[in-house]
Amino acid sequence: MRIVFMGTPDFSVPALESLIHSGHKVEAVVTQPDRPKGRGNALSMSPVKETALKYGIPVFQPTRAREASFVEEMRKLSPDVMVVVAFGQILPKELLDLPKYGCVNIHASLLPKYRGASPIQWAVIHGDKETGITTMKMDEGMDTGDILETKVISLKKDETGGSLFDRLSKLGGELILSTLEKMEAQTITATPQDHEKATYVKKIPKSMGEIDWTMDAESIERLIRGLNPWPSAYTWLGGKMLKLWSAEVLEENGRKPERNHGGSQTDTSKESGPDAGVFGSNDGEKSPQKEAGVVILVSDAGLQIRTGRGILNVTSLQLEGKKRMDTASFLRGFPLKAGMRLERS
RNA sequence: CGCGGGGUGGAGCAGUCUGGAAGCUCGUCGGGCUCAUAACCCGAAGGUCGUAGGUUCAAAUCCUACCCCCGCAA
Repeated sequence: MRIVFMGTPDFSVPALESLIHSGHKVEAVVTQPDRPKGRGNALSMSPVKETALKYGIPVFQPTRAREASFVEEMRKLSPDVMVVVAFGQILPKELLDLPKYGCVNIHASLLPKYRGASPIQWAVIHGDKETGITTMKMDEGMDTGDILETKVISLKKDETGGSLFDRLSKLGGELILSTLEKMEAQTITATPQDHEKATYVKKIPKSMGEIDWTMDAESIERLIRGLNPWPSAYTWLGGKMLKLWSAEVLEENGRKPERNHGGSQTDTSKESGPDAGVFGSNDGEKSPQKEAGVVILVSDAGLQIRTGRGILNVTSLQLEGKKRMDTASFLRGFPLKAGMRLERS
C-alpha cells in the first residue's frame, strides 16, 4: 500500500521503520515543526523527521494539519492509507476521509480504556496487570474510532513508564503490519468501542511528579515507576529538587512484604524500625500523616521514608545538578540523617 | 547567544572566595581479631585535580578558550 505516515516522538519511530521495511511504500512523513529544545534552546527536529531523512522520505511539517494547502498536498499524494501514531495534532475530517482505507491510529492502551494523551504512564501508575496496543479506524473523536486489532501484554513487576513505552512502541510496529495486511485482504472487521466503558487520561503535567508523602507507599512506588524516565517523581531536600528513580515498599517493621514476620505491631505507637528512637519527642500523637515524608533510617540498603501508610525504601535517586546514582553512593557524599523531612522549604 | 550547577585515586564528595605539602566517607588489596560477619582494629596500593594556553618564585585554587555531564525553562 502507499502510505502517508504521521507521527512525532520516539514512540512513533518503530512503527515508521516497520512500515519502511515492509512491502509497503511510505510516500511521505508528516511531523510537527522543528522546535527549540534542550539546553541552549537549539532548534531540533522530531525523532520521526530524523528517521524519515535517514531513509530519504519527503517530510511535511504543517503548523496546523487543517491548513488548506497541506490538505491539498495530501490529496495530491492520494495515499491508500494514513497511519497516525502520536502525531500531536487533531486531523480534520477532510484528511480522515481522504485515503481509500481511511486513517489508522496506533494507540498504546486497550481501548476504550485510557483514551487520550498518556496511557502508558497511567497503566503503570494504576498498577494494572496488563495493557496493550490497539489499532483503530480514526474518526473525529479523541480515540473513539472503531477497533481493528488489539494485542495484550502483561506488566512486569519492575515496569517503568520507559520500559513499557519501549515494549508497546515495538508492539505497535508489529501490529500495524498485521492490521494493514488484513485491511487490504478485507478480512478484518472494525468493531465499535463500548463507549460506556471509556476512560480518559490527560497529558501528564510535570507537577504530577511531586510526591505527596501522605499517600500510601505502594502508590508512591508506582508513581515513581510510572514517571520514570519522564517527567520523573521528585521531592525536595534542602531546597533542592531530589528525583527518585527507584524504590521498594516495606512494611511498618521495615521488612519486605513477602516475609510476614509475625510481628504484631500494626500501629505506629512504638518501634517502626531499628532506629525508632528518632521520634522521641513526638509524644503519643504519632499519626502517620504528620510524620509522612520523614526519613526514618539511612543505610547502604536505602533510604527509608515514612509515608501515609507503609515505608518507602528509596534505592536510586538524583539530586538537582547531580547525576543519577544509587542511594548508597549518594550517601557517601551527602550526610543525610534520620529525622530529616523531605519537603519543599 | 534562555537561566543555573558540576568535572579532584575505582564510587560519592571536601578543598577553589583569602595561591604555598592531595584530603574525607566508602570500595579494593594485605594482615589481625572473632564460632562468625556487610562488624571491628592495623597497614598498603591507587590521582595528568576535564583539556589547552596564560599570570606567578609557586596554580586544584587566579585569567582566557575549548570539551563533557547534569538541573530548570520550552
